[in-house]
Amino acid sequence: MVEKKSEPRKRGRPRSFDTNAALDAAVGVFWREGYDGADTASLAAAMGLTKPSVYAAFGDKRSLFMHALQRYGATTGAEAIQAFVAAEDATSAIAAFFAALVTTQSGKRGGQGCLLACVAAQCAETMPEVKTLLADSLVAGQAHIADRLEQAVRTGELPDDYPVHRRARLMIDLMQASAIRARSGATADMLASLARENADMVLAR
Amino acid sequence: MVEKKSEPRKRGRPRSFDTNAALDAAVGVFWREGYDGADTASLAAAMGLTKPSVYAAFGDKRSLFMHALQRYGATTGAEAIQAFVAAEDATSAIAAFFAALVTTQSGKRGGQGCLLACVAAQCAETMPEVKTLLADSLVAGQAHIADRLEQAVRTGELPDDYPVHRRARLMIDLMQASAIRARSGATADMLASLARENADMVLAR
DNA sequence: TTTTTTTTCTACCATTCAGTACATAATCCT
DNA sequence: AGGATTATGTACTGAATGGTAGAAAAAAAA
Repeated sequence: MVEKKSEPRKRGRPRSFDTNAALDAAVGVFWREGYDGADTASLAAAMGLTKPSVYAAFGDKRSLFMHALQRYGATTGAEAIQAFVAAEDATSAIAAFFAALVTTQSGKRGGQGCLLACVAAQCAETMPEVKTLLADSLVAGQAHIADRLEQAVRTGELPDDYPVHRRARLMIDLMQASAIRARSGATADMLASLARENADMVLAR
Repeated sequence: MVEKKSEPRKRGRPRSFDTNAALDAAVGVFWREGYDGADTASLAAAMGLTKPSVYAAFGDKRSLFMHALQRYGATTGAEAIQAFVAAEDATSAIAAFFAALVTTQSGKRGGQGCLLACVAAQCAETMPEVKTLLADSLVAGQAHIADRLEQAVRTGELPDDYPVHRRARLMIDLMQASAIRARSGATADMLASLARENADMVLAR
């Protein structure tokens, strides 16, 4: 019998903060300042914690960064794909996918662009865990999209004149490119315009 | 009358190093380690100089980084577009463009990916000069490609069934995405495969 | 040759930063 | 209540880092 998931009511003094809320704050700092650019004092302050609390809860800076990347991947980083799979038909799903990117990348939710494309990509060169996390994220995202597209082809929503995995890759790649354009200072309006063009591009495929 | 370009044989002790060679070395370090990750001691060592020489020649770290970005943009970063405009016909130009990316992004020439897409993009958030340089690079690259495509449409090499600037943007965007995939660990073989698919994608547009 | 100008090198400094020791507080267990 | 356990806050440390002072060297100018 597997252990019950019921909260085991831990022993000592309880945490005075919400782990995910703290991570969200850390995400914001890393997203704007990058890994090396974010100092632990600023991180702790943004998280509403003291440094020893941060170290006790998340380990060292590198470990905190990994936690933040995973948190981002489960929240903001997943929004576009969630919008994609939640849509009624394939056409509006593709439009919703790119429309969601405008929200997440325009800078109102943290830094401009994408934490994975613009920050993790940089650290990937020197931090192997980040490199694999980034690679896995790309593969997973593409797979999610491909699954939905496959279904759309089966139901006749989309023509099967083009390999599903290529269309999925195009969507992921346009997402990365959009992130870099956002990071280069593209305004929300410009991103929205790109989003419409991108949806056209993918549909016309 | 404008000043002659002839070497004016400066006054004091002459430089004992080649400025561009030193910058190339700095590019390599920044490309791998990022801006904050690269310390000035390592930079100077890689450049074959002492720190005071670096500061005398290029200013502070931030200024050196800007010089390195410009050097990269004029050399490695321009290779794909050079291959594109140098090709005979439009079809092979597009193929050559993506093929060149495999060489520049696979990691044998510095870090994996692209210094602009993977490193400058990160710093853009906190360094306005980098943000504008990045934006300008994207615009300039897209303009170069669009010019050549325009010509190809006029000569009938390419159909005019799709706006030239959109096709050019697609190429630039696929370049950025390729850089991120390279940074995530894609091997040269994988990049080459992507390059072929990308050329197909752009041509079939 | 002497002076002036610029580069180069050794050594150094002030600051910042990642990480921690230690004392204290809050909760559970018996 | 009392001991065990975990969290929190203050203050600190050793190391690394960006940047520089100042002397010596190499060239042109006088």
